Amino acid sequence: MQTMADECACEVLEVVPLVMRAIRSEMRSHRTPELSVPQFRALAFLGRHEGASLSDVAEHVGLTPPSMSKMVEGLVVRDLVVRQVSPSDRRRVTLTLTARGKSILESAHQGTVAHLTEKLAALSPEERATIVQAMQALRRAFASAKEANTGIVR
Amino acid sequence: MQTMADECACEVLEVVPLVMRAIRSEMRSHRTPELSVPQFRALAFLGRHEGASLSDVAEHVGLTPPSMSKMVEGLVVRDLVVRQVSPSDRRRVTLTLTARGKSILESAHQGTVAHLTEKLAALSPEERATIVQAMQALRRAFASAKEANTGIVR
DNA sequence: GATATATAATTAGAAAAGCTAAATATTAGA
DNA sequence: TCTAATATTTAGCTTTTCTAATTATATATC
Repeated sequence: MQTMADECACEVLEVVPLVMRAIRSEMRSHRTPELSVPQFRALAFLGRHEGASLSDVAEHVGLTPPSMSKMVEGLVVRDLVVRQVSPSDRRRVTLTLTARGKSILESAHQGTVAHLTEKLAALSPEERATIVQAMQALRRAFASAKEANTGIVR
Repeated sequence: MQTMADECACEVLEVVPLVMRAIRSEMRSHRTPELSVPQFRALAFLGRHEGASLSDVAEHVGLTPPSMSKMVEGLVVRDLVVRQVSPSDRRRVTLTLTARGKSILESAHQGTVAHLTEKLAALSPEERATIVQAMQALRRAFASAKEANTGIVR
C-alpha cells in the first residue's frame, strides 16, 4: 500500500518541522535552563546512559565529534557535565551529569513539556491518545536505523 | 486530564527531534536539490501559495523577516524564486517559484518522502493510519497559535 | 618487540544561518 | 499635510556547525 505510506510520509514531512519549531521557540524563551535542542538532547542521553563516551553522544545527537567536543566543553564549563578519561581506554572520554546538570535537565524538560501540554490541551483526549500511539510507532520506525540517523551522512 | 496531556507531550518531545534528524540527514545526503529544511519549507509554502509576500513566508517558516530576506536572496540568485514588487502595495515583495524552483522542490520532496516512506514501511497500515490522524491533530494544535509559532519569541 | 595503522578526542579555522537594531520606502490615518 | 505604521532590506554580530589537521593511545603486523 504505497500510496498510504506516501500520504503518511507527506504528513510527517509537513507537521514534524512545525512542531520542532515550537519546541525550539519554547526552549529559547526559557531563560532559566538556557539549553539548545542539541544540548538538551545530549543531557537527556547522558541521563539515560551514565558514562557514555563523547562519540556515543555525538552519534546519538547527530553531530560530528569536533562539534560535540565543543558542546561538551561548554557543558563542562557550566558545570552540567563531568568529563573523565576512561581508565580502560585512555583515548576515550567518559561523560556524566553533575547534580546541577540533572537539575537543569529536569527543569528544561518540565518547562518544555508544560508548553507542549498547553498546546495539546486544545485537542480532545482521543486525539491525544492517537498522538501517543503514533509517537510510539514513529519511534520504532526511526530509532533503530543506525546508519541513517547518525546525522553524519557525507 | 493533565497526566494524559503530559504523557503525550513527553512522547512528542522525544520522538519529534528524532524524526526531524532523519529528515535533515536525508535532505543533506541528497546532493541534487541541496536545500536546507527551512529553504524546503519556504519553497513548499510558495508552491501552495503563489505570490505570497516575504513576511507570509517568514511567518510560515518561523524566521524573522531579515532572515527570510537573506534566504530569499539566495533562492533568487539560484533561480528558484522570482521576487517582484507588488503593484497594489509597493512595500510588499511578491514571491513565486520559477520553473527550476518547482522542479527542485518536486525532486527534494520526492526524495525525502521516499526516504520516510521506506522507514514507515516497517509499520503496519493501521499504525500509519494512526500517524496520519496524529499529524493532522498536531497540525491543528501547533499551526494556529499565532504568537507562539512565529519563531519570533523574545 | 618495533613499527605501522587505526581510533578517540581536540584544536584551528572557516562557513552557514539565525538574530537585533537601524535604515529605507511606502501606505494609512489624524 | 504631517505623523505613525508597515514591509523589506542592510549591517553587524553571535552561535553553531563543519572540515582538516593534530595529539594521544591502542591494536595489529612483521
